[in-house]
Amino acid sequence: MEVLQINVHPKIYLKDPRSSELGRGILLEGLHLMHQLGLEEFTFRKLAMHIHTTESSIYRYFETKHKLLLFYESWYWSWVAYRIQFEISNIEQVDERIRRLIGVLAYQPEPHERYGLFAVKTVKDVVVSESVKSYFVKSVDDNQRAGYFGPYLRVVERLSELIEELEPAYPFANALATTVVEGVLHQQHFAGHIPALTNFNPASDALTEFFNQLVLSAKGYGKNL
Amino acid sequence: MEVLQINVHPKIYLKDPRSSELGRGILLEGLHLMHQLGLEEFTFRKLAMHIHTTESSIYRYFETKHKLLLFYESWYWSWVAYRIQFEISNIEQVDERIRRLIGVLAYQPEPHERYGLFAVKTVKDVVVSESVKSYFVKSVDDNQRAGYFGPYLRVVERLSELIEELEPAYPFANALATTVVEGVLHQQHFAGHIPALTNFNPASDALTEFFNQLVLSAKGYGKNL
DNA sequence: GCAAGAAAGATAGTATTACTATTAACTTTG
DNA sequence: CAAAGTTAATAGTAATACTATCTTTCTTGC
Repeated sequence: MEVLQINVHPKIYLKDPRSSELGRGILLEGLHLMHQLGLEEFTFRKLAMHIHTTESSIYRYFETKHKLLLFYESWYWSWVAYRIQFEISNIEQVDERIRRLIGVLAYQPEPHERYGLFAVKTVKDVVVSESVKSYFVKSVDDNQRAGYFGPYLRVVERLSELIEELEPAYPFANALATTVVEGVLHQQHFAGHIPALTNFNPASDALTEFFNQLVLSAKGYGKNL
Repeated sequence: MEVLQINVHPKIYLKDPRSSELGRGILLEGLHLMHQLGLEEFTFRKLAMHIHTTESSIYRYFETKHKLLLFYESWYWSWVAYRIQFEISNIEQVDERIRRLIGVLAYQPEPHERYGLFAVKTVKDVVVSESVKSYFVKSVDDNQRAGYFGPYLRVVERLSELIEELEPAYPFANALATTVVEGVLHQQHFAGHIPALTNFNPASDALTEFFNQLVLSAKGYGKNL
């Protein structure tokens, strides 16, 4: 039995927010506020008011709101990794492993399904709509070097390995893996905001199907050329 | 002979910046500054200093820096649409049309290749790294409704149509089209910043190849199930 | 060549953000 | 119960994202 191991790089916070009441309040209410306001409207001042504390108290836990977002991202990708592990163990067929991995990415949690502190759905929603702001920013290169994207990279790598197992001759495993991981999130975002860009509604099984077929197309690479 | 028609929704600006010296200065120097600073560090104040004018003069052209970004995006996608048109005309095979369309998306302009006011490469760089900030923002829905994404949507639609022509039975043409259009930009971004996520270097032909194969996998849909 | 109107410049001001610093109060725990 | 650690309260700063107003300069049409 695997256990969910949340893998947050310790430099993401100044002081572990899971270690105190206040810290947990920040995480929890921060999530909701970021969810409803979006990263740009979200401020520590507003959060402080919501949980009846002060801005400076929050700053003792996180240097910036972007770091708080990185916390949620790490949490989400750790959760994904855990779920993948769970779904995949004891399955030996690669095809099926891949399908299940994608199923986890596309999975829409029930609104009240919680894991540890958070409602998984809320964390996912925040990640879906805000996470691009972590790696399309001038500081990507620093964050990258600092290893803040660890859990995300591990998921991509996992998929990449499976693709290589599926078809060792396929030369674009990394690219395909990111395309799929990113793609799933984007399609879900579009489903909610720019429906003309997608063929899915947020919770559809067809989404898994679509990306699954895309990955399977790598199979037998080279033979049909 | 097609002519490049830049298609910028008039509500993106308060006053057409192409219509005056100052306006053109804003566009040109704004592009460079946004390119080097990134959207978050970029401010109208800094831009004003660079072109020896005042903040308030710039505000006479654009309400916010996000609108200025939307201008560049519209310009870029208009340019793409134009290049697609050019590359595709007189080609009748769908496969080849698709390959060429993707080729345009993946194309890395020479640093000094300019079109009208701008160096295409700079505009593309800005679009690649900043454009997510236009549609992963709480105001997407408004922008969407306002039609600011017109030129982008038209490119996606173009690809979507070709996919449908390639394989009428394929049910995910829209999703595949966005996955490819987004994917090309993302892979180029990763190539520059998080190389572990991709298999390409920024100007590689393999990038076109990769996405081309992905699209072609839609061919014969259903038959091999 | 000049008057009317448009465009640009100069200056000022506001509310808010993203912080930092300092000190005082309150809670643990040893 | 004292010391150490946590949090709260208050204050302050430089910068951002605007808005407003007024003056100067530039155009152009008669």
